[in-house]
Amino acid sequence: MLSERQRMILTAIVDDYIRSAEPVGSRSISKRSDVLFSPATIRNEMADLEELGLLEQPHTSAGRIPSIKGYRYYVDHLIRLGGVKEQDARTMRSFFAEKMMHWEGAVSHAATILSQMTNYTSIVLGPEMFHTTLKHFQLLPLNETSAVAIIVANTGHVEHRNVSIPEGIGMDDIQKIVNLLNDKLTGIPFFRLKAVLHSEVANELSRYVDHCEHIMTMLEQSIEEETEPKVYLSGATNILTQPEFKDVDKVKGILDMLEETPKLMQLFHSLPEGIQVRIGTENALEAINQCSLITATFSADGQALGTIGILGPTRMEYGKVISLLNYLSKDMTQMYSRWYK
Amino acid sequence: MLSERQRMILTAIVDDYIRSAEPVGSRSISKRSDVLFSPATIRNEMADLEELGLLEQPHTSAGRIPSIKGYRYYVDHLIRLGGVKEQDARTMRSFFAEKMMHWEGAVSHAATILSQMTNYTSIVLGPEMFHTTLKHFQLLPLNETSAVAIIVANTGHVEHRNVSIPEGIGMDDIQKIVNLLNDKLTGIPFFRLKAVLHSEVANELSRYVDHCEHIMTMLEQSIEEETEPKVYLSGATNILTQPEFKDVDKVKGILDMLEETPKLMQLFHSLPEGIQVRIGTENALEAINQCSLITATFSADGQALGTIGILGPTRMEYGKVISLLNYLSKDMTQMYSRWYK
DNA sequence: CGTTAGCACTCAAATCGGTCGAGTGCTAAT
DNA sequence: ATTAGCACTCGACCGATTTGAGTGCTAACG
Repeated sequence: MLSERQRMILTAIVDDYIRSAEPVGSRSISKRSDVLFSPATIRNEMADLEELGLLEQPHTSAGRIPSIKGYRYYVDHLIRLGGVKEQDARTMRSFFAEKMMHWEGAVSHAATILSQMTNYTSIVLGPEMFHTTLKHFQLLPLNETSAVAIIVANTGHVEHRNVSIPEGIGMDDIQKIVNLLNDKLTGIPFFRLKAVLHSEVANELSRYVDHCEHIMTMLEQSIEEETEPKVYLSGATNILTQPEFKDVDKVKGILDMLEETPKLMQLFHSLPEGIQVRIGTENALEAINQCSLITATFSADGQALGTIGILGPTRMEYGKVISLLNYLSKDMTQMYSRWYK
Repeated sequence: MLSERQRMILTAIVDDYIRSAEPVGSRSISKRSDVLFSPATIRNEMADLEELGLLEQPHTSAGRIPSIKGYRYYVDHLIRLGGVKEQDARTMRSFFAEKMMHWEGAVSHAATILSQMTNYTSIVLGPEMFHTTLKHFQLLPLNETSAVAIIVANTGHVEHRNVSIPEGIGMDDIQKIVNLLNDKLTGIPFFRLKAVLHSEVANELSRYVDHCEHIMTMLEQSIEEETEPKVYLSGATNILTQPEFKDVDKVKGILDMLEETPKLMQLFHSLPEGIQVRIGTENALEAINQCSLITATFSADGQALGTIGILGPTRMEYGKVISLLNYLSKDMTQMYSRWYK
């Protein structure tokens, strides 16, 4: 257990380092108006904090910087969440006012304003269709051999993909099939579509037309892989403004990782609900072992929809970012909940 | 007009510099097996070439590097286009075999393989709907006040957007409207849709239902801004591997520019057909004044569809990239032409 | 006994002078 | 016209020195 003074000194060091990106010395802390001890006293405490693993020294004659463990303690016990800046709050409010209608765009726009407000990189995992249901299914023939399958969700989200039409299927058959599917599948959650397709539709279908198994394959193609959420990225280059990343080689790995959508998906998929803070090596991916990732989930009526996240250096403005994500995720939850009804 | 020897020396310097990224001296050129002159002779020629503005000297005691003008001369007169490497050709062939069906994905995948083959950044401006025609229009009500408009092009390309339904319009009205629109608008090129909507549909519409002007507004909303092509980007971080961009500040501007889709659109929109090479300051955007951009358009039956491009340092492997873009753009044109019929 | 002043010590970063060598331009010989 | 020779230039590199911020330890102080 840390003493009150140790906590205060640790806080001061983390705050200072977050601001300046330079090792913090005992002198500069003792000069703060809220600190009444001499540099020597601070030094003693700093030595203790280092022994506890909360601080580190880049080299003997430098000041201290927080260790991963130090940041962790700071985030868990010391942080005081200042509210959201009035200007940021206004930005977000106008965002919701404006984007109520076009929400496909809303998610990517959320990423944009997040990165602008924080000057870090923002990553948003789009509204999953996982818990949404099918509203309408359509199959539009383009020519004799191929067609576009269009899938509309109850949320207004639309997906489409090209499929090839099995031989021996006529236009009238297709209409029958589409009608049958809309009849049987409307209202079914996406993640159950494939199962229901087999259990309910297959039998019925065989009565109408031949080539049943080919059609089934086509229909499966139409709906599979559509449940994948999308990843939106913004401000990827903000990392370049951070002094600890002025070396190109360090940055390369991070930016490469950000270009790989599947990696990001994987990273975000294993996250629990609520606000999560992953500091440095706490992250699963080695590429961002020098970064911190803060994430918040949003949902509608208790159903998880997606995740918004901020990626920055370990020396991140934790307080500000956590407040912001908290605010935005709650508002997004509210917005989507309203849409659901 | 340059002498044969000057042309040979310029070629040698550009080739060497492209390979090594270091100023080329007279000695290293004279050592090449295909050069039979002494360093002193080469030096004299180099001085002349510098006077003509084709070469530059970073400082007095360094070798020469090509100037913008030098690269330009090289690209216009000296370059010899080696064919495409067998491995690259195979990559592209398998790409076409595999991606014939899903071509929404095809364009982004083309960007990916381009950046992988070249180790530069690839930018692809997706198949424009500008010259494509409407295949089918659909309006799916979500609730009483909003609906999803779905637009299918003859290419199989699908766009959708949310619209709000004017008051006093019932389900049956909507069906009538959709039928009318499909009747009148099918086969019309996208860029004429709005005009035809006013000239052909407006009158007819007023006979069916009231609130005609509100509906017109809604329909306009449904189809406008859908003609925008999409930008696909791949290998943005490849620029970081270039020695001339090991300084973060230089790279920041470029990567920032790449994140701004509208800027890229604008950049690509003003490009003429065929293969274009823009070297350094020849580029309109200041952010890429240290880069070269090579672009090639692809089309179908003479109608421009999109542009594929490679962005790299001015010290780019022009020969290789031009061959590659030429090959790929022709194949894409072929592929899309086959699709058209 | 906790706190603090004083001091010797450490070490990265900046500064400086010197050397090295790749490359040039010019001149004179071939 | 070509080339060998040579003096010259200038960035890159190297090592030595200085500087200064910051520490740890000890002894003095209230």
